[in-house]
This record gives sequence, C-alpha cells and structure tokens, in this order.
Amino acid sequence: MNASRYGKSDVLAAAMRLLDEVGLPDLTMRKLAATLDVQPSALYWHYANKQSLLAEVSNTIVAFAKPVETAETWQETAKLEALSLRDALLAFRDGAEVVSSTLALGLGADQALQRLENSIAIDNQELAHAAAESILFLVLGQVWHEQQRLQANSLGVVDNLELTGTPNLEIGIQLILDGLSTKVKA
Amino acid sequence: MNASRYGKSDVLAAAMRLLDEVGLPDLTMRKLAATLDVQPSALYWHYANKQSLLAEVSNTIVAFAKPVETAETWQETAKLEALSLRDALLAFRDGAEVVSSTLALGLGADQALQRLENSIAIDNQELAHAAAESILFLVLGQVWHEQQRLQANSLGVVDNLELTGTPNLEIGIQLILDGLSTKVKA
DNA sequence: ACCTGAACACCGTTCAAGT
DNA sequence: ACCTGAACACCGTTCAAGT
Repeated sequence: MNASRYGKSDVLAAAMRLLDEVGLPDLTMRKLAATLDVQPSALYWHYANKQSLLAEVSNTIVAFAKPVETAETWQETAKLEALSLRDALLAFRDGAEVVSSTLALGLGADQALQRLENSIAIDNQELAHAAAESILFLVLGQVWHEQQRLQANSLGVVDNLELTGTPNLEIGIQLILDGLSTKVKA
Repeated sequence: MNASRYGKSDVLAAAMRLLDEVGLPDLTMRKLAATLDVQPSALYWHYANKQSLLAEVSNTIVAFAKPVETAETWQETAKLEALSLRDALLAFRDGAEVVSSTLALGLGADQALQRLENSIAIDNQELAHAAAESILFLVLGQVWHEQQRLQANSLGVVDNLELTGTPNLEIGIQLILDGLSTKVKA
C-alpha cells in the first residue's frame, strides 16, 4: 500500500508548493526532499541538478500566463500580452526572480519572448524582436522589484506604502509601443 | 613590520579583484578572506554581512559610469547616459547581475536611476521617473543577458556567435525616448 | 523505476578571545 | 582597530547499493 514513490511531475509540483511557502532563497534541494519524505539524493534521479528543476519551475510560471484575445490594434494586443505575463509572474512568490535567473542562464522563458514578438505585427522582424526583448526585460525588472518590496514590507523592513510598481510598468510598455508606432508607416 | 591589517576599502578592493577573476558565483566570503590571508570571520569586522559588501561593489560599478556631457537634445543626453551605464556594467564581470540583485534588495543603484531621471528634461515628473525606471531595467536586463552569453561562450557551452546584444539595447532605448517625445508637446 | 546511506566539498555567520 | 579559532547550521551533488 506504499504509494510513496514519486514521478518527475510530483517533484515539480512539490517545488511549486515549497516556492509559495518559503520563497526562492529557501527553495532548497534538501528542504524539497524533506517535504516529500525522501532523501535529498533521491531528487537527482528526477532532475540532473537544481538548475534544470528551476528551469521547469520557470516554464510553469510563464505557461500560467492567460492567453490573450487579439484586440483591435496590434499595439493593444501586445500590451495585453505583456500584462498577462506580468500577472503570471505576480501569481507566484518570487516569480520574476525565478524567470529572470533561468532566462539569464539561457534555459527558459523563450515562450514569453515568442508570444510578445508574435503580437507585434509589423513587417520589420528585427525591430519586432528588439521591442519584444525590451518589453520582456521591462516586465521582469519591474515585477522583480515589486515582489522584493512586497517581501520587505511583510518583514517589516520597509514601512512606506508607495506602490509605484504597476502603473510605472504600464507607462513603460506604452512608451515602447508608442515609439514603435512612430517607426512604422502603415 | 607587519602591515597586513586591512581597512574597509582594502576588503572592497579585494572583492572587486576577486569578482573579476572568478565571477559572482564564486565570489565567496571564504575565498575573499583567503586572498587577503585572513580568516573568514575577519571580514565581519568590516562588513555586517555579504549583502552589504555586495551593495558597495554594486555602487562601485555604477559610479564607474563616465559622466556624460549634455548634448543638443535631452533625448540625446538621456541616451548617452544609458549607454554610459551600459559600459560601466560591461566593464566588470557579472556587473549587471551584481547591480540587479542589490537593486532588487533595495540597497543600491539609486544613483543610476537618478542620473537617468535627471537627464530626461520634461516637465512631467512622474513620466520622467517611469521612463528612467524603464530604461534602467532595460539596460540591466540586456547586459545581464549578454554577460551570461559571454561566459557561456567562454565555457564552450554555446557556439553560435549571434551577438544581438548591444544593438537591441540601443533600439529599445530609442523606442522609449521616441515614445516619450510623442507625449511631450514642447 | 525509484530510493537510501554515506560521504565530499563546500557555504554564511557568530562569538569569545587574542594583540 | 583588527584578527584568530572554533563552532553552528546549513548547502548542492555523487555514487554505490538496495528494492
């Protein structure tokens, strides 16, 4: 009756749970193993290393972004796409830092970039790519910053409630899209 | 004749040296102590913890940015300011990651934000702030991404030489500045 | 197919004590 | 003012061996 043998997806699910409970700095292979009542070494049967586990955590977060219905203009669609990504990042503790880190290592978040790039319907492909990359970094940076403030506040380290986070992000996205519009003679 | 007692600035200088030699992941309190022929615990007389050391490393990197002479238009000045920051980040191994991390912790890089914000000479202060923040995240994200690729290449992990880094950054900055221009009736 | 046990080579940090 | 020595409480990862 002992069903306590796990598959890869169980480990991933446990990692998502632990991330939500303790945050990225405490998302440890040893603590993860403990939540599954398993030795740390057991995890290495499922994942080659911690990095590849985090890559799948990152992909899970990005994939959580709600699909966006195409709006009247591609500018509007691109903005919705960016905000959908933002919401996905915000839905997970330390989501932006997780995705930023694995993106830097070249392991994941390609999907997020692709969706942004596809939504920018202009004929200059290079320009669309550069703009998509810019929006991606913008969203990641802003949300990371905001999520750290949330944690700092919860720890009582910071007391001011100036939540300039989300509005600034929307402004930044709009600036890029406006700049893009000036470069495109339809 | 034993002059081997160090001040705070010696520790910082040694940290900068070690960062250049081994990169951020291997910039360890214990290794840092070793380069000074000192016990790890000795470092805690100079710095309360690793984070505050890294905050000063980050400040050093940002302060390395060359001052920018004001150009004909504020758009041009702002762009030069952003590129000056980029050059400073690129001048230090893992510079972008160091600054990003301490920025997220709310410890440093305020100076970089201030310089960007001051260069955006428009009367809408909120807009200038949002734009400066956007440019900052853009520069940090893009350079971080590029520096990881550099390291990956040096390790032989990646073999393609598609260096789409810097051009994309300039495009992104320009998009934000163009977007800003449309919002400002001079 | 999945896990244990034991080990290896590390971390950051604290603190009494020394000079 | 600056450092040692020793300890505490951890890390990620490997690998032979078990079932």
